[in-house]
Amino acid sequence: MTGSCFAERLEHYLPLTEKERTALARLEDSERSFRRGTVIRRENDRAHEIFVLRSGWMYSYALLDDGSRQILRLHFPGDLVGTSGGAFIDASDSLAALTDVKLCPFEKGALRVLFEEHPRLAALLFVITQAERVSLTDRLASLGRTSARSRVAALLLDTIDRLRVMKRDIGQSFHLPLTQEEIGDATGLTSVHVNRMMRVLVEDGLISRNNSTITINDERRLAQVANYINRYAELDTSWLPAPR
Amino acid sequence: MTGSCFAERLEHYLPLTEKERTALARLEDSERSFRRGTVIRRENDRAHEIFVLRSGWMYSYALLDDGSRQILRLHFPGDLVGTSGGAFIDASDSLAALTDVKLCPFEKGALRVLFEEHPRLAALLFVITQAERVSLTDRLASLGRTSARSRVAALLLDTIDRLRVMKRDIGQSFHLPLTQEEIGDATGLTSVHVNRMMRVLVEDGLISRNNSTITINDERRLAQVANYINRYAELDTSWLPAPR
DNA sequence: CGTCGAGTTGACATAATTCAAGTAAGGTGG
DNA sequence: CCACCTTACTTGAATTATGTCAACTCGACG
Repeated sequence: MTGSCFAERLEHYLPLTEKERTALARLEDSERSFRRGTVIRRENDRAHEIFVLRSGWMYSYALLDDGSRQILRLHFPGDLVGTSGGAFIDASDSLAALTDVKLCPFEKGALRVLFEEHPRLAALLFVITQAERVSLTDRLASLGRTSARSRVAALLLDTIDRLRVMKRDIGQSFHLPLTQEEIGDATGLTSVHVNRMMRVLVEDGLISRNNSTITINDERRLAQVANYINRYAELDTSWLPAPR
Repeated sequence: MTGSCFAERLEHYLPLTEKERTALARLEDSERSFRRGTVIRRENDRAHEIFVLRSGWMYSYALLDDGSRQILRLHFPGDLVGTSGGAFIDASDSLAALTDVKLCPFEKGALRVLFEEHPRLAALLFVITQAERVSLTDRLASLGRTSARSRVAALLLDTIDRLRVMKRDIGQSFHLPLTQEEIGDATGLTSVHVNRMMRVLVEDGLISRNNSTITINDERRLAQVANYINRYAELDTSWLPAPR
């Protein structure tokens, strides 16, 4: 067992070789812990590091001139976080911890080794990045063209499906450590309206709530309401190079 | 001269070796032309091909159950189009030609060669994909948290800056071959409201219009209105492997 | 010359926001 | 362990940005 969280994530898509596992494990040589609420990196900070999220939830966000905030993406264990550092010198977004988290930072230069010595891993990384890109386009359609109720529903479904990648057996319930304000910042709504939409979803029998635990009662119908498609279930890895 | 459009695009970020140029040229071995308005690929079609856009403008879009459309991204000459095919067996979005276009389709398997034999190109591809991802998050913030006027302004700025990557010298004017309905589908607005917002931008002296030619009169102030940041000017390629 | 698609404008409808007030829950210090 | 304070959640009423519907203009094209 390598103990690499990112390798574990990748193995859900593709069995890895021992060498590949070792290479990935190196990305997680150092681990740091942060408390709930900590801002790990701010927009325009130097972005020399990328992170593997080992445990806990994070989110990346942008602050606008008028003070409003857009949550760009939630991050779950096994995710690579702060990847925009791969493209820019300075961070394009901010990173914060939603719960207590454990993070493994690595210099972006470490990616060089992956591309040079492990073309298959590099290609898999590319595949995953594309899947993330598609997930963002799904949210774009959600914010641009669907109702408040749909957007909230889509957030819930997206969350549970992403959790399922690492934990297949979570069933229909999960703990959602987001305030309604944060849900609003993710969906482009106000906290007040999120509150009302959650209520509506409950009244429609689509979900139940218990403190911050969400249960999805009718996943098919909720997906219909949300115009939601699960993109995480399967990736096309057929074109990848052979392991080296 | 290789004649590779994609290579030309990449050279704006990094000088390439002769071998790299040759490898990229292979992606453009075959060229096909499509008329304005043609749907090149539909969501859920088999996505075995990726395209290099050689000339003309395209867009990718999603259709929702209620018949509304979200334009996910505009594509310009030098762009790789349909890249989600790299991650999924079936297309996650549809592709259409906004003007007459010339496209070079290649099998996604062709990427394998890039990852195996040209790690630097593969890494550069990764960098560009990350930049696209960030561009999408910018739009997410735009749709989620800014006014209709801002969103339209952001579309115009994003367009001109992306055109500038390939043609530095276009100045402040460009031809925008989008109907107001299409602008609306890109910004999450109705064509009627786009019309009004364009008018407001003109009245504010920020832009001028002449048929479908847009002139940006006060780019700095427009960027402020739009909450817009140009992400295309520079990428961090410092960490890339050496050319092989 | 007539038709069609795009742009324009006005009147009205509505989804979501804002403001405000109050409740519930959890954390902390005395 | 209680009293207090803070933070999140809830709900109602008023406001506003954007959407809807409809009519009209204009230019392109056949």
